[in-house]
Order: sequence, then C-alpha cells, then structure tokens
Amino acid sequence: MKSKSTSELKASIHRVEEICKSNKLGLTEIRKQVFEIIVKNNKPIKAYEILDTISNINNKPSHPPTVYRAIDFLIENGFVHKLNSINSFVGCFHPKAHKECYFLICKKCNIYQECCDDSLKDRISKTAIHNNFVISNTTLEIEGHCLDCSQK
Amino acid sequence: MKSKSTSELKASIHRVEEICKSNKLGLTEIRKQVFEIIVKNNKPIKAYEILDTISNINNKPSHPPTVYRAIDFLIENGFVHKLNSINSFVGCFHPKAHKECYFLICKKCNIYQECCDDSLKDRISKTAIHNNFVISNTTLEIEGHCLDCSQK
DNA sequence: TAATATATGTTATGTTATAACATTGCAATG
DNA sequence: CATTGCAATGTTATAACATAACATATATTA
Repeated sequence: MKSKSTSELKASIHRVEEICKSNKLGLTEIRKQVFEIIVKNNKPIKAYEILDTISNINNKPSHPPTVYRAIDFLIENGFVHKLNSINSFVGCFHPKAHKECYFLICKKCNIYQECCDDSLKDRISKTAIHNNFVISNTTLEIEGHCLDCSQK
Repeated sequence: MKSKSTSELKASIHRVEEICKSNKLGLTEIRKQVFEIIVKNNKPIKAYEILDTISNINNKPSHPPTVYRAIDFLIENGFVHKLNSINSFVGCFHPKAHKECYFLICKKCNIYQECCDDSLKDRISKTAIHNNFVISNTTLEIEGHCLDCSQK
C-alpha cells in the first residue's frame, strides 16, 4: 500500500477546515493539532502516541482527556475513524462522503486503506435486512498483508 | 433476537468437549468453566465479569491472566470470538464450520447473533482481492437494533 | 456586561490486558 | 522410579486504554 503524499495530506486538512467553517463546527487549535497528527502519521496511531506528540509540539504535558475529547469531536464529525481491532485511530480521506468506512490493515507495514465500496455496503445492508436488524454502525476491519508486504 | 435454549447450550458445550477430545486439545477445568460462563451468558461478556463469576464459583479469587489465558485458548481453537467493538466475548455456536465469524449486536438488549453467510464472505474476499490484499482475519461487527427492540 | 454555552485544564480513577517469574502436575525417557 | 521436560496455572505487578468529576477559561449572545 502507498502512504499519502504531502499534497493529499494538505488537501485533507484543508477539506476539514472548510467543512468546519461551513458547518460552524469549532475546529479549535487542539482539535486541529490532533487531526493533523493523525493524518500525517499515515498509519493507525494510538491515543497515547497522539498525547506524547502533542506534549512535544507544545512543550508542555497534555492529559488523556484532552486527546480523547478531540478524538471524539473528530469521530463525531466523520474526520477520523477508530479501528477497534487495534485500538488506534486513522484519518478519513473522504469525510461526509459516507457514514460507514471499512478498512484493510496491513499487519506488517501497518499502513491502512479505506475500502468503502458500495457492493460491500449493499451486502452488509442485505445481511442486516435479512435478519430484521436495523444498523446503527458497522465495524469492518480486515487485517492481513498488503501486496508489497506479501511479496517480501 | 432469541437467546439460546438450554439444550442448545448443552449441545454447544458437548461439541467443544468432543472436538477437544478428538484433537487432543487440553480442555482443562478452567478452560471449560470459562467456556461455559461465556456461552451460558447469552450476551457478550467482559473478561472481568468472567473473572468475578469464576471467583464466585470456586470461592476463591482468580486473577486476570487466568481468565485471559483461557480466553486465548478458546479463541485460538475457534470456540469463542472477541467482539472488538465492545471488548467482550461470545461463544461460537458452530466452531470449525468456518474461520471467520460476523456479528449483529443489539445495542438495547445486548443479544448478539452470528451472521456468517457466504455471500458476505465472498464480497469481503472480493474486496480484498481487488485491493491485492491477503486476509488473515476479519472483524465485522454490525451494531444496531434487533427486531424486538426496534419495535418497542 | 452578565448570563450562557462550549471548550479546556487537572486530578484521580476506572477498565482492559499483559509481562514476568514461580509453582504445580503430569507424561515421557532413561 | 528418579529426572527431566513441558504444558498449565498461580501470583504479583504493571502496562495500556479510557473516562468521571469538577475547576477554569474562552467565546457567544441577550
């Protein structure tokens, strides 16, 4: 898998700023910092890694609630997703385009990839309907090896 | 969703015993206790709930590693699954029939249901192939409301 | 500017999970 | 039948992940 280019990162950050502006969402300094740390990381990042990074950037210790609150804000608004299988967070590269997001996560290089194709979404919907089940949210995390890593 | 009947539970426990016997897997007392606690619970159960239950049953305190080791054994052999989205464990009612298992989890009544249909599995496989990705394991957890609970 | 809401700081603690090493029990081998 | 090896368990401690509760600050708006 390929990590994101600098321009993709910039675009991603800019998109979030625009969405917040037009929706009157308070993208505060901390929230912005946390978002940038997450997306720039390329790989899923853990809350306490974000905490350390923030503390370093600002030259003063931050505390867990600060980070978790920012993460909550970012998740609520679809800018970030949590990968439950590895207790880590990733940026969303097409926020607002969809509610649910599915992931491929390489166990070797740790790079992840969103894989939100509609046919998969449909299939999941159908499964739910078939079971008379009303979905509120879906966790789909596929772990394994990406092309590069499985060739090594 | 419906919870399992007593006979289903018994059958499930018996099946695990048979599988362990024929595969020479050491189904020790603790492992058996943990499995029974999990399947009898009907709902996803947390490790520390299992710990409390075990401690009560045996009238002496057990420790986390005891429970986690038993869980590891049960997961490795496909008798139990972990629901990553809620840090809880559930029994598998058709162990060895498949490697991957997908779940519907009702947020209201907490009852869960396995939903491992092949078309869903196929769809996930295709998504992986399409991304040149080799799956080692999949987490699919669909949270929402079951029929009963959404009618209330 | 006072009142209100929103966000952040701070301390403490709750929850989930594992490392590390000691001990036990049992089976295989000499 | 000792002894060695191994799998499982006991025990202590701590790591890793997350939130409660309350104080303070900052922004908004009446």
